Amino acid sequence: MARAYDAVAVELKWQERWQTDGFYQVDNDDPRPAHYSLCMYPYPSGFAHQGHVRNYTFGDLLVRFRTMQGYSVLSPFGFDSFGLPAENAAIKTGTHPRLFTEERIAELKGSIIRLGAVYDWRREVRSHDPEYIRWNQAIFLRFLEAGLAYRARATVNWCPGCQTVLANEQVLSDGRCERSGDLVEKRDLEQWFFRITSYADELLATLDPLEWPEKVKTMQRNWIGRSEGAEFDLAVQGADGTATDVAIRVFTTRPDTSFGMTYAVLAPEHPLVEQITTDEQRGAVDELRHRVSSSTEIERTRAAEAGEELAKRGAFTGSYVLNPFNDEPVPVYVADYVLMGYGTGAIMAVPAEDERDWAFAQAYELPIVRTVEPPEGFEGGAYSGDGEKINSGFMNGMDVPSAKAKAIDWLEKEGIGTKKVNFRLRDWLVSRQRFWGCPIPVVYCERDGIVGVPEDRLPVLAPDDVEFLPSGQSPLALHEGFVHTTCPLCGGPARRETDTMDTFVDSSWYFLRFCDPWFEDGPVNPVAVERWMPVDEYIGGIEHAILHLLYSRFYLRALIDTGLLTEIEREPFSHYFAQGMIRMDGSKMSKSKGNLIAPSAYFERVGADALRLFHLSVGPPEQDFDWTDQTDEVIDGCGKFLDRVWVSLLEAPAGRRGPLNEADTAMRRLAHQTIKAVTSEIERWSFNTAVAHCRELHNGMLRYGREEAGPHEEVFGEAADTLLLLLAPMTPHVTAEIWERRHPGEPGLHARPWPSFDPELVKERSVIMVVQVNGKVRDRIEVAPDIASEEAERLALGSPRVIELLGGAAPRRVIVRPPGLVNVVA
RNA sequence: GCCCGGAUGGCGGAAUCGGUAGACGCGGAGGCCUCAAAAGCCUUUGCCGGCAACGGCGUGGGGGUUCGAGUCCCCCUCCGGGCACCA
Repeated sequence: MARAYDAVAVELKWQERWQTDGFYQVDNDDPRPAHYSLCMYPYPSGFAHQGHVRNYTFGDLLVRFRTMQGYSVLSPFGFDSFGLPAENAAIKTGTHPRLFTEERIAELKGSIIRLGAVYDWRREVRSHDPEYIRWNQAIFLRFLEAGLAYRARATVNWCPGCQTVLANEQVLSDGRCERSGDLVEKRDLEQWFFRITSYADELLATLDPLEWPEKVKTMQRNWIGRSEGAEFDLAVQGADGTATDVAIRVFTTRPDTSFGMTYAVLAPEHPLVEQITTDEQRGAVDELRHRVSSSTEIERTRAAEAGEELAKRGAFTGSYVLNPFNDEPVPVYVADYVLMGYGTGAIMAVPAEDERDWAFAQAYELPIVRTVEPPEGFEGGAYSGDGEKINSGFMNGMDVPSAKAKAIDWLEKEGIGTKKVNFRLRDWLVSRQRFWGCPIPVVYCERDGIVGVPEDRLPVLAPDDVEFLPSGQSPLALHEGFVHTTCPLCGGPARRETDTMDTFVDSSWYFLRFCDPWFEDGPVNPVAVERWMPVDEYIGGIEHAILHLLYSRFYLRALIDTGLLTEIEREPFSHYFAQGMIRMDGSKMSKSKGNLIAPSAYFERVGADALRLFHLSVGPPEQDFDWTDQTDEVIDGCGKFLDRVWVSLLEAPAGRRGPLNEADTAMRRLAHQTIKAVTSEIERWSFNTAVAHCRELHNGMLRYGREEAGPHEEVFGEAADTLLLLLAPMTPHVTAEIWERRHPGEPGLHARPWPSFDPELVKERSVIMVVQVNGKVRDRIEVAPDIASEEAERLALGSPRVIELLGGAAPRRVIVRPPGLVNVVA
């Protein structure tokens, strides 16, 4: 593309200058008011792709905007540098994950600098740095001490061929290992957990006031999944028909429907399955349990469609339990749709009021008893809404909420059960059987059991002399020198923990380390954290809307409660912005899909400014964007716009002086209206319309320049400077260059304060009033902005078009909304 | 399956509150410049009818509320994201 200026040279010049003058480095004692702007630190996947460009363009815009507004803006950068891809690459190529990762960090960092995004690089944090590992481990030990970290058995994906645990991602849709092709099994292993569930109530209750997208808050609420209900016992029926000592504890959110229980279901993993299954049924039950052991949770909760498929997903145990509400025996089934990890792993099934139970009952020909009268004309199966209770003994005639309360009362009075709040949220499984992660700093001693490595011996680092076998097994467990150690307490022989931490652990507190990455007395400096936190603007992909944000919210609270931080605001991110994804051919752009569009070619072709402008203007930042054949032309168009700005501002004729004419005032009005619009649009993240307003201002300037009288020197200058200031955070290089040429020897563009507008000047002198007849636009009348209702109505009824359409009849009604609209109802 | 979004001209999108649908841009058409082209500049561009004035239709589909609905309510279709070991 032929350009009006050398974009590459201009951009490199300014990038060099921003790096050397340290303008965007901030100290913790900076006197300006503090502002913390943060993009989620990325996993280093190599040269940037358009998703990165989009993210850092938004972030950089805000950093520069807030700086111009007078804040000292903390704008740090780091890398989420542990993770599976580096380990896979190591197995494939034999390169150590550190080398692989650091090469990719250098590549990504290069792309980001080339984009013109500015950061305080002195504060760079990388998860795999020994210093970060040290403090990561220190926090783990603190959690262990506080009882927030614990060990328990958990089910994992196990590949018998590779002899290792697999990530869900490594299990193909047919249930086989992506590496060996072996059928993946479920195995129970001892794992480390963080007790996030003890914060479930707080994490839910404090969501409301956050300035986050409503949909993200909803997702978090659903994820935590608080539900109120009851837990109670179902006694297993003995051979003589009476209750035995064995009871199945069930959780239900609908205790009011208990009279409609026609069967009960155990999760296949439930410990009582073995005991209550009769010999005749054992074959079928075992077969089901085997099948379930190789299916995922998503498969298990899928498909309420009755019929053949569903019929294979359950099995009768041969036993019966007694419904305590009516003492009726009901059969006990095992079925995959009941999960051991939720509630008690057992349910009472009420097909009339639960969809999954309904489908199951259909497939197994189990009876269905309604306990809520569905509304008239209801034709579906299960009815879960409110209504009058029927077939429900002492609850008959009540509505659902009162019946619920009554049922719980009754259970408690009878001593069979209790009111119970359940969460869908499970504790956070943090251990990974992998090499490229932060080692869990624990040893196992025969005498002293689980012993944390003392803080002064941290970090526990993985050895470098390891071999990556194509089995996928973590080399840590095979490294004799690493595994065998001594107990810090008794000095006797001990075995090291060879599991590493989930990378979500690393990313749950990096934003706190950024506040003072030099701090040596602990993971986080409470004073620096008090200064900068909470993050004022957090920007990142919607794919992190649940886990990362939830874990970070938990972490900050846990750090405060374990004394590592002072009693500060417990929410880490007061404002979170979820940027949309870039899609190609209908799916998310990602390295694994091989549909990445590298920005480097665009840096050469049109420059970083044009690419930034494209990402800002193409659509709402929160919305997904489809990269198509047309996209290149749009990006070129952004380059052409910058060319026109360059030419029109640097090659403008001198202009006239003296008094202002009408066109001059109109030009000034447009400039000030644009300041007003763009400022509020940046504040509310409407970058695409902010760009459109800048373009309108420029179009207005070109029109103004063609006026017969010619442009006024000062008026044109004011408009030109306004345009540069408004574009400064968006396209920083070219605007800085034009500014320097227009204002040689003066302070640079980005050091200037953000422009303000004259509130008197932005007021329009007249507006177009729309006159409707029966809601259709029939006339437009120019009126004063402060026109009175009576006057507006008089003008509208006087309109020849309105008179014609009314045909002499009096209007039935006139709706007046001055100054914009009058609607005459005929 | 469950949870969360989205759908507006040929295309990306605009329309803080229920009040002119289509800002801004891409593409198209016509013109200027040029020996010619590229680039650049100017005009025009929702669809249908009409010389025009103007009229009709129009925000995925169906229904509703309202003087008035892209916007609010109900139902449906299609597309995308997340689902706990990818990050």
